[in-house]
Amino acid sequence: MKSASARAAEVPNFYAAVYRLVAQIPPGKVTTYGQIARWLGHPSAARAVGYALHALPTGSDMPWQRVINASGRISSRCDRHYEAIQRALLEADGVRFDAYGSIDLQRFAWLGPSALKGD
DNA sequence: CGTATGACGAGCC
DNA sequence: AGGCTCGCCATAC
Repeated sequence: MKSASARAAEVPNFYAAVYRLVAQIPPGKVTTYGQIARWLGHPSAARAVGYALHALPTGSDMPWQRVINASGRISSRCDRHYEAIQRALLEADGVRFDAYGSIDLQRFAWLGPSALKGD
């Protein structure tokens, strides 16, 4: 079985960085594509981050579900099917959605990797 | 090596 | 408030 980090080593450098970061997101917390891009040193590479997750295979051990857009909404694929799955996974993690189907980023946003917190 | 794409983001109408 | 357009960057072809 390949771990998330092992899989990350099989993809391009940037993707690997994205996956490595995503893999560190704890349950019950979420982050945005743009935020990940910032942590990676590319504040405007949000699209690339989304593209990286887009390349993830179905059934991977990567907690891709914890990555949402800056609006606190699920972007996922355009498929409503995957959107429902992602939402279910997040709710299972303890993340709550409001009546509009949005997540309160002020409350559930991940503080970021410990390596960047001065650990 | 140039063009097209994409699970984004911020700005504008 | 909600929808549309442009810009951003890194891959894929």
